[in-house]
Amino acid sequence: MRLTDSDLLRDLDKPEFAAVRAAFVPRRFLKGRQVFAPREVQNSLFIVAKGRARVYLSYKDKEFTMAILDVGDVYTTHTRASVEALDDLTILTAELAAVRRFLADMPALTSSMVKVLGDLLSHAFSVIDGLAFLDVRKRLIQLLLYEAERASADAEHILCFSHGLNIEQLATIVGSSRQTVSSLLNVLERDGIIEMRARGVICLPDLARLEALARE
Amino acid sequence: MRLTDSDLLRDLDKPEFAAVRAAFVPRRFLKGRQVFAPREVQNSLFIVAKGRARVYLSYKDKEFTMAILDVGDVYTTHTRASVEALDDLTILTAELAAVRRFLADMPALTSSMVKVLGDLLSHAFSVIDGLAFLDVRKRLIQLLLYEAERASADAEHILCFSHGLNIEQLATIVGSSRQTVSSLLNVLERDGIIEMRARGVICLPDLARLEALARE
DNA sequence: GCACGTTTGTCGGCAATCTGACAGACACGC
DNA sequence: GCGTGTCTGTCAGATTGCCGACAAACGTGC
Repeated sequence: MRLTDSDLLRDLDKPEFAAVRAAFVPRRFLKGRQVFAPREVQNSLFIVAKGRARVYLSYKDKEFTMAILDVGDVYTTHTRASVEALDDLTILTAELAAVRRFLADMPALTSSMVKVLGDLLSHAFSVIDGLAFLDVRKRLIQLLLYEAERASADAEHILCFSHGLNIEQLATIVGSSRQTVSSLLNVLERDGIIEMRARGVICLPDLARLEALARE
Repeated sequence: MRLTDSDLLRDLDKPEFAAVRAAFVPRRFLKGRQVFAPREVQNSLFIVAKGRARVYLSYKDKEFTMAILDVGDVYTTHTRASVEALDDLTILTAELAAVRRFLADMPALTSSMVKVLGDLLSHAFSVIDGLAFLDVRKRLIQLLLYEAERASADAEHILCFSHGLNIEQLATIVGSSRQTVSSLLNVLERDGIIEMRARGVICLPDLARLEALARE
């Protein structure tokens, strides 16, 4: 899930970013470990360098996944979200106060930061839009279409993507229950629109129909 | 609805902000007029100087209110949200590109900007949290408690606030239908927890009970 | 004061979804 | 290959909330 098209990870390798690069500390986490708790005291910025992370809100025994972060994605702590490592994870993290000190001298960094925050806000708007207006089925279809953009074609030219998540985790992204998402996926499969080729792998044999469903 | 505790409006009156202050153009709108359309081509920042504005998402014939902006609130266009004037409205608006040119020389402005964007993101998280986890009743109660913080006490020391909205508009904030919100408000009134004293005016004779309901 | 438009309260039917439960399928470690 | 734990599919009943409809109440302009 690429939340921002700004490439802070690559920017940090540029010579003019060398000073602020030193403020970013690599940290590693094993799959499944919590990376940040809600309301971390220290307001930090982090970039995914390797692996994937899940940003989620929790309430009682329920969770809602805000985002799955891929390599290059940037996020901030000091929100009410938790972050966990979906795979073995490496992040570069810096305290926001430290980064702020460089903003005055590095317009490119400032531009990047404002862009990143803007993109995060834009993503949050998308999430709200889906929750407010779309039913679960439509939200699921939207998620599938989003993933289709980064899917690769198999030997038979069918788009497939490996999300590596179980149904319950997909349900937390869509904002629904496991049973509902399971049921909806199976309807889509029986209709020939998707194919659940293996656990964590979905193929899209009929992308056009999926797109048509999204437009209804 | 104060989304940010940073006071950009007052900052702009300081001598060190004089240069960027010139980039902000006052614009006036009559009550009910559209201020910005979704995906405005020009990415702008605006501050409410007088009156109130509503930021909302729309889809088919439905609307979801992201925020009601009061004096001092800052927002950005180039999102998928529309903005309309709830009252006769004056805003100060500047193109983001113009503001960006001052960021390098004005660390205080950068700080303000990053803070504002951070606060907007935080507010968006709150909205998502409510939609994902809370039922309509709980969301309504949360809204009432939020408004209670800026309510004033009447002659009998009861907290009252004038939201100036009709039930349908309240429903767009809560993310529900007019009928459901109307019904819920009337239950709360019959239980003695709120009092709908006049159209657009709600009093809270039993704030403690309202708070207890929010915690259930 | 009256007419009219808007707002509000209420109802009943329907759809969407949740939830707990259970059995079958699958993956992994020994 | 077997045992075990996890995942998945499916079911039925309960819950939540939407939606269209209609009547009453209210506010505004003449």
